[in-house]
Amino acid sequence: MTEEQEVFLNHIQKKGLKRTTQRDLILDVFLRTERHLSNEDLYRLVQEEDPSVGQTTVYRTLKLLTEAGLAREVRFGDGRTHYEHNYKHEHHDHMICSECGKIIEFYSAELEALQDAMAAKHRFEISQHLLRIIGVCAECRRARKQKANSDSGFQPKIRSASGRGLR
Amino acid sequence: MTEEQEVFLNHIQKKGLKRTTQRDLILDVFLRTERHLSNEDLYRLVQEEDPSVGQTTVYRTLKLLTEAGLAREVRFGDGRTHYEHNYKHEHHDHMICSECGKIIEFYSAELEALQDAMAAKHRFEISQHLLRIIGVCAECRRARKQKANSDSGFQPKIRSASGRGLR
DNA sequence: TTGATTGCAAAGCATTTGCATGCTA
DNA sequence: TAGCATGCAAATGCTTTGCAATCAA
Repeated sequence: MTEEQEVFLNHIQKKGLKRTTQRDLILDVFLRTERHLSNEDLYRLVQEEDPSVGQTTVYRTLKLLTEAGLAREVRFGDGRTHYEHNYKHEHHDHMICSECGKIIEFYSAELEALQDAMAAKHRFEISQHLLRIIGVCAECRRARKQKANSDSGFQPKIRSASGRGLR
Repeated sequence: MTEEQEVFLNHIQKKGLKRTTQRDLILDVFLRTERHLSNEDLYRLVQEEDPSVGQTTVYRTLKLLTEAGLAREVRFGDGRTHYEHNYKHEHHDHMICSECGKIIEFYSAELEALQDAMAAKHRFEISQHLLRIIGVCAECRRARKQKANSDSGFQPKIRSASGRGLR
């Protein structure tokens, strides 16, 4: 039993809820996947191991994992909620490439300190914060230079499939 | 004709679009309202002056205003898009009180500089960024202390009416 | 046994789109 | 007059909820 599983069980029991095979499986798949997952991403992965699990259960379980402190909700502005590991993972922020959708995680202690300072100035008690930088990553800038023609408009691709873009 | 109206007309003409009474009215109401507005907020205000204007038109016009650089989209995580003035308004970030929903605007040149530095480090070209700090404002902290009892759970109230909370 | 859990279908919401009608340029 | 704009209704897409059947404690 991993530490994370214990945290989860603890949370479950504290709330008078029950342990189920679905929840175990969803947690397991989530923990094994070291990247940002949308609800549907996780749902698909879970389906591969047990096609009988419903999407609603994944929604509900991700909510539980978040409450338990194992997952963290991240919104990249594409209209859906993403989740990432949160247990014993250092806090970090994101840079999102609007051309290829790549997500760069970064951390800056100075940034954190400054935010704390700004909050203190307003006597504001921080419970969480979100910093999201949108732009163009190194690779896409290079590719762009190589082309140096093509007048294609701004076409964000965070949602690679349907391409509804940033919201 | 205000400067903003000129900017808008300019944008409209550049795109080969047409000036309409609806667009004029929507821009006018938007400019007169110095606070964050959701689409529906603006729609309601516009309705007061001309009930025949449709919500779709407000959606479409806000998009135009954003393109023209007059408005800026802001997402507070409550599931809907808010807009604020952007023309000749200095960039700023937001602290959101999860108890009363108050929004504090702040600006820190150091913070901006640090973000630029982080981006440069990753050879990332910033097109926009979003910093949102969630927590409890000074007033609510005071109120909380005075109570010092009540074990009410975390109940964000950004959306004052339905109380669906942060998303 | 009892109340929580599950999966499905239906409902909710914010936002977008199709389309016939109405208006600018 | 041509084509953009409008408003309505319908469609989208993500997420939540109602509910009957199922399952854990």
